[in-house]
Amino acid sequence: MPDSLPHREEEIRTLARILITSLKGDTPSNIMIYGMTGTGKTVVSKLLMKALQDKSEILENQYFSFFMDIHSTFMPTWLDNALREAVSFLGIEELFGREVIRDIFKPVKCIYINCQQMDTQYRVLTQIANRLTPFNDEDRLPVSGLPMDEVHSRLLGKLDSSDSLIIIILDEVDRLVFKSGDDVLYTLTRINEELSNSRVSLLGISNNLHFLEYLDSRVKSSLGAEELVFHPYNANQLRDILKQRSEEAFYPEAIDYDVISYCAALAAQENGDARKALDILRVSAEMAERDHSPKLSDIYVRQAQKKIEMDRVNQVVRTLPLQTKLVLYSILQLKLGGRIKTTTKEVVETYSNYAQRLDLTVLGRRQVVNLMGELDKLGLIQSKVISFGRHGRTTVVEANVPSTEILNNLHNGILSRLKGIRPRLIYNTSF
DNA sequence: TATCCACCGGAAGCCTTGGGGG
DNA sequence: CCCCCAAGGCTTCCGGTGGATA
Ligand SMILES: Nc1ncnc2c1ncn2[C@@H]1O[C@H](COP(=O)(O)OP(=O)(O)O)[C@@H](O)[C@H]1O
Repeated sequence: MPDSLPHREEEIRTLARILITSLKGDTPSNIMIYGMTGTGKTVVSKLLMKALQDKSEILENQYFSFFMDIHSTFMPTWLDNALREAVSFLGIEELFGREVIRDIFKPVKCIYINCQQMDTQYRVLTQIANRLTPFNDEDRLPVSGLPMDEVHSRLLGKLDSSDSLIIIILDEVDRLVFKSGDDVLYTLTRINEELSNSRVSLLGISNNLHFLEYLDSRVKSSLGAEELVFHPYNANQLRDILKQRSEEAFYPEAIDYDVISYCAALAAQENGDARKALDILRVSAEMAERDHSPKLSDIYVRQAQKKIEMDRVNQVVRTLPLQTKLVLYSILQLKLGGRIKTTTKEVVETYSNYAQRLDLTVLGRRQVVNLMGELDKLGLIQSKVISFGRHGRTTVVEANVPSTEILNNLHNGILSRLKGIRPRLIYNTSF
């Protein structure tokens, strides 16, 4: 976690003002944060949670009446100042009257859930429960097996017995909803009604700005009580971030200002993604070092950008489920055979052919289309529906990755048996 | 301008997998 | 040991549709 987060001061201030009330026993409103990847949603949220927990721990041990008396040991001063600013903005310097302290104050606990991995109701709820349970405790919830009502009541027990204010971060919550529906969110937004000792407050993070519109209206108003958008960084902001981070981490003297600016400019084009910017800089530095190059030049930066993208694609391809691999394989073979663009029908036929040769179950048209949808989401192919008027409609597909290289990658394992088998090109429609 | 092709893609339901509890 | 249940992978069913053509 970086020491500071340039160009997120405003967002941090806003969040601090909402969340700081947790220190005087209130339950902060639920919050939704939106923004593209790499706009700092996760770091900012995690950092604030850490700060709150830190303050809360001190408060828990010492029961100060005034916020200004709480001095944390490790917290960076800028962050401490942000919290203090929020406190004075809200005029809540005096946290508690002496007598009521023990009645009102609840320790703040934060739970971070990445919904990309925890993408079912069962997993999310058990994960929350288990974060409140010691690792070797015997009543941790199992990864599967229990009926949901059992999970639900055990979760309630865990929450209530922790006797605290629990802030749950649901990162990539849009993925969870698109995959498993909003039932979990419904449960979580209403869970306070079933608790007597504890309170739950939610912080959702979404890439999709219109995420709330997919929700049940009751969930919508609760989860979206406070909304905040993290806008993409521009090139100048990215440059500041890179500068700040490279001073912390890399080899300061070897990186000159032009290279940083260049990385920033490239990443600015990619939706202002700070992660991308940092990756490009880091990888190009590694490449230059490997070459014993005294200077980190633009050439390395461009190479790094290519390498990062290629690594990502190869990684994704390698971890694809078998049938999905075979569908991609078919599309790439068609491309190699001259079909830059092809159609669903042709893909399905080629695929079936290959699947038969491999003695795999041959999936039907519908499922192949689903798998093509997956490939599209992953950015490996591009598909779009076009109409031939009287002659019906179809989806035209185009591979988005270099065929030879990716085919090579796919030629591991079972698919290697398909080496050298060309697809048959039957249709001669042109687009 | 109404038709109608040939496929799209949502919804629901089926079957299987795998762990838990009684 | 048997039955319960969530989830994943897949099929079945079917209403929907953009636009060239009659
Ligand atoms: N303002 C910033 N200053 C320094 N580093 C940042 C800043 N914003 C993002 N980063 C870094 O960029 C990367 C991606 O940020 P992250 O919070 O994961 O983005 P998001 O959650 O929006 O996709 C992280 O490594 C983070 O440390």
